[in-house]
Amino acid sequence: MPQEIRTRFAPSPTGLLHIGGLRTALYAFLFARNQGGKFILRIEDTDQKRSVPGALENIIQTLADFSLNADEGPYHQSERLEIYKKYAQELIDKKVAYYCFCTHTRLEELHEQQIAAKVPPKYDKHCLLLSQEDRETLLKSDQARVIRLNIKSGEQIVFTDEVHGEIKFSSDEIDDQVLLKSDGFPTYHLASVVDDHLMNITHIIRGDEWIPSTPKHILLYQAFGWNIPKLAHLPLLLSKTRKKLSKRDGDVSVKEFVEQGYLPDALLNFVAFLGWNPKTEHEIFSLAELVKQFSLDKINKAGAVFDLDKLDWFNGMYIRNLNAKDLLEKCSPYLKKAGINFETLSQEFVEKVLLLEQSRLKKLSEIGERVGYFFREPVYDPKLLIWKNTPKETILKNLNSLAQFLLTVPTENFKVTELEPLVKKFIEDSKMKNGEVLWPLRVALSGLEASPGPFEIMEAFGVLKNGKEIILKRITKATENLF
RNA sequence: GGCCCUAUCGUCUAACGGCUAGGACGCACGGUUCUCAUCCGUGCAAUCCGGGUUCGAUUCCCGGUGGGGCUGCCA
Repeated sequence: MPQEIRTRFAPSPTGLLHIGGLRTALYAFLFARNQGGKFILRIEDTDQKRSVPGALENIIQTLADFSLNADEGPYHQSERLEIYKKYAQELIDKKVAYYCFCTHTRLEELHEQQIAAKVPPKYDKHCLLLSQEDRETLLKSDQARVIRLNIKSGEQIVFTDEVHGEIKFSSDEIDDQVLLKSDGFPTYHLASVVDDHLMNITHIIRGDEWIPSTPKHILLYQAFGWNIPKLAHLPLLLSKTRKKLSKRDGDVSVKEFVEQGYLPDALLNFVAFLGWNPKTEHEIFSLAELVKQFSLDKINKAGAVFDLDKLDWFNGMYIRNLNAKDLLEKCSPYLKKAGINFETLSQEFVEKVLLLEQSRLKKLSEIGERVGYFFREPVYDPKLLIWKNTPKETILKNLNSLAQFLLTVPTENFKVTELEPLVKKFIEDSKMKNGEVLWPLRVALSGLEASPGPFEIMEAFGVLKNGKEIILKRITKATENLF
């Protein structure tokens, strides 16, 4: 039986899940699903100082909102301290790790000296060279201690990355990494290696920023005598300034994007294409389709700039694909936020209104300001009511005769398909021009320079009992504002 | 500074070593039209530089340069 593919997403709860983390999670999820394997969630909460309240909940909630549910976990490293201690002890016993009692002060001084001497900062193995006696004494004292990995010099460490190919390091460059901190917590390096092994992770999928510490991990696997999982380092997500995407670049937390009205499916689709693509000219993919298409060998090597314009395009596409019911559901919070009391109105009306603006939305959060005129009387800018250089008098006359005409049309006929031919015929028969009537009519209805067409607006209002009344009232009000 | 990763339009990217280097976003223009959006069409726009291998290099190799990451008892 072939080995089951197992991937993991291993965030640390130091803040809201950000967009780069989402992409890493997505790739790990896609690969596991594509291979019929398992996707595991592991919380790397080994740094008590940086742990942020609510971050854990946010990570779990966000993954759920994006349908990236884990098959196993979440495991919490903070609950596995005894395990790491045991393995750290094993390394001590095997003499590949050693106790270090150096104080922060000593370490800082050493660091400064090395910088001043222009040599790469590295621990000087001071405590490795302690006499047996001294070590025993210190061990029995209450002096703080850490466990460090003893890295031998002069060795080549080579590993094969699934996206970058072969990567080589010299052990001379590698510091004697702390594995177990003085507070008894493991560092990332120990904890992730131990857990990836214990949890039978077959593929480690993580960001490129981990490449430099991978040789340390390789050394640990070798020291334990464990198999090394396959490694896939993903190209970084970059800001417009080509730096690693971080909080400094504005909105990077997934939560903020969702709150702005980006749809999870759109965000996922967009982010999937940052560093990977299916080699077809198709760009709109559902999560299920991404699962089907995904493979590690299609991952790119170079970092990808996070481009909001393209995200907006994806989001617009997804918004346009929403049906009326979903559109209403997704827009509801934003309508409420805009103080629009839509719940007392007929659902048919509200849906029609939303459908009218659907093709104009890039983000759901824009909906409030877009549809406001349907729920509040417009305020007119007299100049806006004028079509090109048409005299005010003509506009007034046209609007008045149009109002008279609309009076004769039954509300049931307030449908674009019926109203438009009717009105256009009337305009023609009355020897008026389309623009001289329809432009001011549209402005009368919306109060806006740009809006859906007048027939569409009238159809929406036509759903209301007093819809025709509202229409006529607005036309009248507009004519009063002409002078 | 040291180490590592990396390099195709402004951005995301495609191109068994072989056609005028393709698509998408954005931008510009045009069509549909009463405006805007949608939709459709057109256009602008790229192989970082220098060597080498080869009949032929965006592709392979070397060097440079640019960009990025790491260099914590952070992850």
